[in-house]
Amino acid sequence: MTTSTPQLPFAPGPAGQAGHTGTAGRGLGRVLRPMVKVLPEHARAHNRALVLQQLFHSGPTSRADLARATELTRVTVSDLVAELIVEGLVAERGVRAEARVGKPAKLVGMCTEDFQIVAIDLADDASFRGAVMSLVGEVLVRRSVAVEGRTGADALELLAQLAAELVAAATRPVIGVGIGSPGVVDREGVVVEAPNRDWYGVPLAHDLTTRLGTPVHVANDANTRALGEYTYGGASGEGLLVLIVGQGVGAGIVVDGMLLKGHRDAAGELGHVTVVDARDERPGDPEPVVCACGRSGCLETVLSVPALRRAVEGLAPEDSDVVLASVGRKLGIVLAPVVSALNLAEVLLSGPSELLDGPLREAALATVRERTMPVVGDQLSLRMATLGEDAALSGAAVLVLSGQLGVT
Amino acid sequence: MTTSTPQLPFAPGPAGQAGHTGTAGRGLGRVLRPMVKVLPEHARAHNRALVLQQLFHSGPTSRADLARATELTRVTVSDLVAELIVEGLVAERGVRAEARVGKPAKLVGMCTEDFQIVAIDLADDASFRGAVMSLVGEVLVRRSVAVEGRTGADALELLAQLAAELVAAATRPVIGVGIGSPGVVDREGVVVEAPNRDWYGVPLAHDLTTRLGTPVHVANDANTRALGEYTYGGASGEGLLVLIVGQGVGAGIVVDGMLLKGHRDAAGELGHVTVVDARDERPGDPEPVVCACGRSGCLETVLSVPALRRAVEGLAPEDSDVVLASVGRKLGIVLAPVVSALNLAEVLLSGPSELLDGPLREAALATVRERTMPVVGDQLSLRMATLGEDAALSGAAVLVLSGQLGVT
DNA sequence: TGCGTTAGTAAGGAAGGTCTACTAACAAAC
DNA sequence: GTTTGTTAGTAGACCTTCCTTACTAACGCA
Repeated sequence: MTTSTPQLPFAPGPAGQAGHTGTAGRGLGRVLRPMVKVLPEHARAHNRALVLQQLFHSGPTSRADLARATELTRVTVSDLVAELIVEGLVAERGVRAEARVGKPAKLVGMCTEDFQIVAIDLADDASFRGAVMSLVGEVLVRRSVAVEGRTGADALELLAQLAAELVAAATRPVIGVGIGSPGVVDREGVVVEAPNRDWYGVPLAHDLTTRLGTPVHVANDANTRALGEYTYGGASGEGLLVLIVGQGVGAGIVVDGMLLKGHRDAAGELGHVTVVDARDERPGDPEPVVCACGRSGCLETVLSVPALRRAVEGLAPEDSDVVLASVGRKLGIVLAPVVSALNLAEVLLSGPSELLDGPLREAALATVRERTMPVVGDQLSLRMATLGEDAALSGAAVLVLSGQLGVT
Repeated sequence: MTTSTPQLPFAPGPAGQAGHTGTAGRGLGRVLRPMVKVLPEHARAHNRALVLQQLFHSGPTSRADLARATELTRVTVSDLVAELIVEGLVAERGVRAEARVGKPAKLVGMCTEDFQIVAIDLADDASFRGAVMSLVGEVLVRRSVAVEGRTGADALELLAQLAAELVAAATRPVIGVGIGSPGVVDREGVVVEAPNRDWYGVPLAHDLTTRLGTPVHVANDANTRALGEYTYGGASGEGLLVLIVGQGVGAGIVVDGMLLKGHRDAAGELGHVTVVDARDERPGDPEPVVCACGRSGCLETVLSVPALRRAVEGLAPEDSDVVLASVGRKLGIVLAPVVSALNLAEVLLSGPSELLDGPLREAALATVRERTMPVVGDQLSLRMATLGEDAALSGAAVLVLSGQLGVT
């Protein structure tokens, strides 16, 4: 590809899309993606993370294979690996078993046994659940504390204690602490608002980092769960929405390889979209339930776990199926525009499967398919999440892996 | 912030989120955002684009100010500027007028007059519209050709001729050609499918690049328009959806500073979401219109320009207002879940304002507000797009600026 | 006239990655 | 048993990129 007259530059290359803060354009138009300067040392950090990532996902590998996978030279890979070995993150793992031509390869592998992660899930109103986890996502130690109505600073103190206990309970150095919190959490780990805990503008990540002496990463709990499902749940496609059905309803969305945050960091708030229309009411219908948000007809008023349990309570299986299917249809109506707009490949339901994984799921899928164009709907998969209760913990661990090691 | 025992690394820094193709994880979990190696030269290209971007958006600036804005040193900026001057992209613009202490600053500015861009909009079924544009988005020469039913290779040939003519009509060297095409367009500029043109898997960007000898960038027309509105339309917020109402209905979405592509690159296909429910029908309602996609009740059957014109034809103003408001409500019902899920800040309507910018828009906004939680809906702005017919051309120009110069 | 301030450049150095060339260690063919 | 070809890993020279430090030029102000 040769260009004309004056030697015009090509596209900015791999580093062209980096950064997240900085220079705001004033004069002419606006900046699509704010940029930050990149130094050679940043490139180095990037390449180091690349090697580590390869090692993490593919297990022990020879330096030569790493070079082929990363497209760096063997020399550079050796250098990076040496650095990682000095840091204790990587170690030699003997020679490759298979007999091949040439000098036998010395495998190097990530020291997944030598470090641990602390993960905490604050989604439950009644208790804080935490765990010490291995780098590969296994839960090693569980611990939870009853909240007993604590809010504000008291709840913070309780959380800090739980985190400290878990860090102490770890049998290996802790890389970091990951926390999934309800409410709106910004990119810096500040809990902008979490009404249930009475937290407003709490710089959770920063405060706990200084208090624990260990890096702390915080994200919204639905996003955390989505991250867990995306990373460990065997999601196949590129566009993924994880719908969390619990006390309320929330969602985390991964599109184009990244977690959506949204303007004001409140992406995924699907619980308070209206689904029950006044005009839909038929004579004899139950009165529309008033939602916690003050309005009525919200998705949460029919799809949350309490609402579902109340709706099917004491009903015969057939009747309960009808009720669940009706809720599924409402869900489908809400999902259809989202699935279309984002061209999603998968929607996962996370919550009690005895309620969700039957007529409700089937009706929701059928409704989405009915209401979207075939090329969108037919390729959609709508199924149960695979990770259950520990999705949030896994996701919190991913937060740390990604934030501290650059491994995703 | 000191970390414990072994010297653990910090987050990967500015370059941590780069790249788009490469290594797929196999073993443990999956990669959130595939990474590519970064070399010093890529860092250089990035920093060069950073300087250029600053110059583009802020107009003529001194090297010292550029250094402050980019956080690079004066030395580095001088070096980069020298390179840009050699390439002819930047030139000295005399000294700064204001009298200040110290040595007077020599301003350097981008040579926005010395290069041009060719932009082409294929959205219209009947004709291909193109223009030679300045780097700041002004249309200098317009040219359009009637399609006259041509499809497939014939339509391609027509497009190539138009592009070549426009390149020839430019009075300055052409940086690149930007094209907004209907249908699904992937990241490489391949038109995956565009039924109206009978294009399937046409590598438009690549073919035209070789044919014209000038870099060609192609994107979906709705995305292109969204890009234009985002860059030149004075959009304020971070989450933006531009709804294009024309022969059909489509949308382009900018969230978290990037244009959404979606799994299969079909994000934004809102035209074929069902909005007219069978059970909504009242006695006397008109028969639901069968859509081009074969189903019925699609948004497109009520919101497209032909549908709207047909609906208000011959009606008294009051009656037509009622009809338009009714369509607006349907639009609001579709938008509410999308606005909530993505936490959008703005929705822009692009199309004939005599139809859209009245009861329709007002009803849509009111409906979205009714059906979303206050924190989402109250901050939403739903207004007319400002760029009109030329939005697609502007967006195509942005495609080129971004692709060739790294300027957005 | 002298002093402090600001703009821009020159020279040297540190860090990163590549290329080329080398050694080590093996399988398979002779 | 030796030779040949292949693969793994390392050493050294080189290029690029940016930084730091030190300098000159040009101004306002006292």
